[in-house]
Amino acid sequence: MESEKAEERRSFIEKARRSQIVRCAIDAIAELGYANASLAQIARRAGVSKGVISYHFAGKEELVREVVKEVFQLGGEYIGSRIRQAPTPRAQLRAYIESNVEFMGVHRKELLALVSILVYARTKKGEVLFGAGSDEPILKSTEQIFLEGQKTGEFRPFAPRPMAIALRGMIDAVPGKLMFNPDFDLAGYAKEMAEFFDRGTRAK
Amino acid sequence: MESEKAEERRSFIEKARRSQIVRCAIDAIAELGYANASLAQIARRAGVSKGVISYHFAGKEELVREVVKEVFQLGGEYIGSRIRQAPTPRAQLRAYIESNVEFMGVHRKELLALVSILVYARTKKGEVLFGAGSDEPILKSTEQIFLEGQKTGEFRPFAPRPMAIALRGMIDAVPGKLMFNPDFDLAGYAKEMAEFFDRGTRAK
Amino acid sequence: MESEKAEERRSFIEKARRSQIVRCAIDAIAELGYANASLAQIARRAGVSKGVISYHFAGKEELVREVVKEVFQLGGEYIGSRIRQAPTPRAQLRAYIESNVEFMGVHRKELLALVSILVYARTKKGEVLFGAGSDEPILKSTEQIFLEGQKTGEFRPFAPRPMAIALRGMIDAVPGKLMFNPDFDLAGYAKEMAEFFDRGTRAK
Amino acid sequence: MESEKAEERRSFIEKARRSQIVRCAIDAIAELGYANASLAQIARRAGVSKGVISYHFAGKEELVREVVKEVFQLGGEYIGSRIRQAPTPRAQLRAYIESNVEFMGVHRKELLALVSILVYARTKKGEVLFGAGSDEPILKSTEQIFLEGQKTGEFRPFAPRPMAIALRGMIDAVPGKLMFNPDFDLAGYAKEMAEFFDRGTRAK
DNA sequence: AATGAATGAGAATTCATTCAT
DNA sequence: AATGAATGAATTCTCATTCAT
Repeated sequence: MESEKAEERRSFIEKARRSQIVRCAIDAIAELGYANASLAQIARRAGVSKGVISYHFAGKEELVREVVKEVFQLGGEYIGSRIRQAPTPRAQLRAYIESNVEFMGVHRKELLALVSILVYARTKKGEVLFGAGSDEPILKSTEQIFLEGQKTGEFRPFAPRPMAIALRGMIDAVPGKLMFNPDFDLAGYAKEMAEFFDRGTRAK
Repeated sequence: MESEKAEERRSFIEKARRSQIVRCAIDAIAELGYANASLAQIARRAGVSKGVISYHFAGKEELVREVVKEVFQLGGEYIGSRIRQAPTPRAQLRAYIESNVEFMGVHRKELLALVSILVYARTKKGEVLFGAGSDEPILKSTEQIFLEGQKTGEFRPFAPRPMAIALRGMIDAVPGKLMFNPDFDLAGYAKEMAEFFDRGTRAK
Repeated sequence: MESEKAEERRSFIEKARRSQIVRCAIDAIAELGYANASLAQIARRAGVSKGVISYHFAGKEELVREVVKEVFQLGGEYIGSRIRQAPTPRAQLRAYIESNVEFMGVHRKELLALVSILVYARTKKGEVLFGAGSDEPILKSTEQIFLEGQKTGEFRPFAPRPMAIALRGMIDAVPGKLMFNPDFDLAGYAKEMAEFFDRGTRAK
Repeated sequence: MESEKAEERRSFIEKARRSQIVRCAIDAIAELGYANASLAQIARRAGVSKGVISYHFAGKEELVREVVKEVFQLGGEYIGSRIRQAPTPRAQLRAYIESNVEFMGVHRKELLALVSILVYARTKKGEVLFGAGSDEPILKSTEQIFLEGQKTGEFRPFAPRPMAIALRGMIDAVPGKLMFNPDFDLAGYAKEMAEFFDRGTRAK
């Protein structure tokens, strides 16, 4: 991962180019799948030559990391703000589920690209690019909600980590469904899940 | 997809080779990811020349389809038998969850390979190889359990499809966790989930 | 080229197999072109395994040579008998042209295969398989006709070799035409050519 | 076939490389035959890596089409200018024959390559690359000469198409002869043919 | 800051041939 | 006499990357 400094050193133009390329990478990966999203494809979409990408990114790996970073950030902001508005852990859980699913509806492409990268991307040597820790911050923050709810007595006693994993899995099922069925009823899914989790976790 | 006849026509030796290659393909895909699992890698693992794979499979696509078929079959048998032993829908739900997670513990490699293929594999033209319908049969069968349980009154009224999708997502979260943390507490996860789903779906 | 002895030593069954394979090779080459006529294709058409071809022929090269030999022989007999029936060189020339074109109508496949091989076939090192001498016997025999006609005074004086080459080229133009236009008017072509050569070569 | 625009868009360097590669392809095909003229061989002759060819041409097919285009153009200019200088159809016929044979003497390699491609080249599916229409323009233009000569009364009445085909066949016989006998007497052949066609086609 | 050109490694696939059975 | 299995070399093509301009 590149340092903060590296990021600040960049000129405005350079930032714009990087950002443009990242967006085009997202488009390409979402549409063609990670494997077929060659630098040539990404460059074509950006209307620049392949060399430009190499110029702005140390390699494909850095570009992909940037994509992941961007999507995580986007999601983090969207969902985080919604959670902060919720008064109680129980309400936060509901907000988390609803905003997550909403976000996936709004940023379908980004999510498709993300999933494709997370499951697939590897270094040339075959090592996973985004492993263990990728969703750790996310899991941690939902665990936190669970723990607080258990402290307040809103939630029944249960192991927070498995529940966090399950919640994540339940949400990550959405992009795949959206991909093959663009009319997938997101609102309905969110509503059912919120209700379901409420029943599955509440104290009484 | 190849016909039943094609399968029966095969000699013993051919079946053995195909099966061996499929196993090595699973190894390679699980370890290196679908993208890096080239025919050369698979052949190396099988201790044969690349040509052997071409001799026994029409192309990489056929091989990959065979892998998917095999893993689905394996899982279907394992889990199916466990469900059939359960007397009531509620017990079936628990059996489904527990056997699924167990299966993933036993066949880690197979599951990793499967997920990598399902999310990633595309034709040369970019079309997904295993799309919409891949998990449809699975979803259908869990929906069936839900419907019956609602008829008997064991389950509360809820939309079966979203619940089936959520259940699937919750289970599919496991291979990823296992990959980076081989000590992931499968039994604990299964127990929590069974309890969780029971609470989230039961009538009272 | 294999010796006469080698041919006689063969059993009846072996001769039949060889002949069958040669016929299937002709089919395959005519239909798919020399390049796409792999041993696998030829074996498939013959309903035998690839190994059989290797068993009966020392290599692809020998098979191809056999094809050429067979077609030349077939043509030689057909055309030779027609020429022998003609009383004068002038009539022989006409018989040669007409029977040649006729033969091509009857044995389209064989001719297509032959042309494909003659122009295309090479050893692995890139040396032509059928070079200089391939049509030498044919040219020689037409030259002979020209010479005799000039002796009898039927033909005007002209260099026999260029005329023989031209005649051959004129005839060899037919398979290509037939290939893309199966309704090509062979009889009309033969008639015009006979008349044309008569005028172009006769004494007066 | 690529558009005029595509051609004009190319930079000077690119045109030079393409042209160089085309020339090396001609060399390779003429020398090794179409089948053995792999991209590797062509690249080796050009002193560049295989990738360069892929960079400049969409595929082997485009390269081969370019070769054919180039040779046809070369020949068309050479021969066309000679025909245009001839005053009467009879003189045009003579000019056509002589310039054609001359051209073949000067561009032996090109012609050998062309013939090899025309007879042999197929798509991967086995369809001929240059079929029916390849020599149609050529045939049409000679037919035109015949028709005009018949109108002026210089030529006797005969079917123009068979005569055009014969003429073509007679000329196409040359490269094969040249290949195995570099000393083949081109001028003699041209002279005999001109005389022969004159006699065979003239009115009286 | 960007481009076009080139590279070289590696991908899947095809094929003639060999060989034990 | 025939087969099925296997090989290994060769083929076309793709792609991330490098580099001079």
